[in-house]
Amino acid sequence: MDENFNPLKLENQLCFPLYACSKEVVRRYKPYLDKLDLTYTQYITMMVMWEKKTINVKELGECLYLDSGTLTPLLKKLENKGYIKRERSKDDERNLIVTLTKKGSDLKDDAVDVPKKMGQCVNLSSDEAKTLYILLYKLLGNM
Amino acid sequence: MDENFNPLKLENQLCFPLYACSKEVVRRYKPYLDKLDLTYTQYITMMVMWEKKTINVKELGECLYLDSGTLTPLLKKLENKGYIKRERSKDDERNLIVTLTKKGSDLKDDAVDVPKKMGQCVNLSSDEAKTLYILLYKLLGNM
DNA sequence: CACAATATTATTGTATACAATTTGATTGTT
DNA sequence: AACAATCAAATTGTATACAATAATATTGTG
Repeated sequence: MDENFNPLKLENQLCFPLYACSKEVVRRYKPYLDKLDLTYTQYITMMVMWEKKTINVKELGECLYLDSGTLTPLLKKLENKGYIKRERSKDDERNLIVTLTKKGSDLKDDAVDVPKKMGQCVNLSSDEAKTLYILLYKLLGNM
Repeated sequence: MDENFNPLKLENQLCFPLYACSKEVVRRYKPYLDKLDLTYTQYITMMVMWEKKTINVKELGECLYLDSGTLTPLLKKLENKGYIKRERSKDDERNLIVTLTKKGSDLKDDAVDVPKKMGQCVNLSSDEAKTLYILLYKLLGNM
């Protein structure tokens, strides 16, 4: 290791570009998501709903790496917008079941162009994007 | 492209592992930073301060990709802990100059092991970490 | 069955983030 | 000098995040 290597210099951290990139990417989504009246977190939540149709809060939290402290208020907002329904499971009243509504399902048609538009401003080659994707999931997997 | 490729599936996004990874890494820092009574954002702010000793809020924001809405309250907290001093520039009173204090400088000795400890739980090979680093900065650069 | 242990969601408290606006200082132009 | 334009930081408002705790329901065990 270089004698002069400073482990506490910002530019020598891996965490920092990760943190900064994540924020910048989310910020780039904003103009597109504003049109759908969704925040980024609401958007990824809707992605799970479009795929699963029905899911409980615990499983949703596992998909999104979020806990009930974040999800409870967020799901109430999505319910107010009419995109989902929240109701207790009759089998086990501890579980809150989230269900996609017709309006929520319809929203998918408006969202379908968002990933392509975002892809255009990312500006990585397809190989680079793939490598990045794999490394991020690897990192995520062993944390 | 695969006929069945679903652009709105969470696992087909590059943004999501970025977002999730960033959060998980920050969460991993918590036990180490708790001992220093720093949050992650305060920690990276201190990294800039250890390097620069003196900087104004605008430049600090450029280093950290943060604006005054985030930095103003954060810097007040760091000042309350005694790690920095905040004072208006005499040359141009619009500028607020942040200066590292003795106590803030001493904190660096306690923080010096944090990057190594974090590196151990990242579990990527040195090549992988380097590739990830380069790709993240490339992405950050063209956003 | 009683009741401790566990599980799930909600709530509370603290700390970001960031867009939009405001406040106050400085600069540029007439 | 007057004053519009610009700049830097602070403030306001909204939405996360997440640890810690509380509230409620269910399960496991004697």
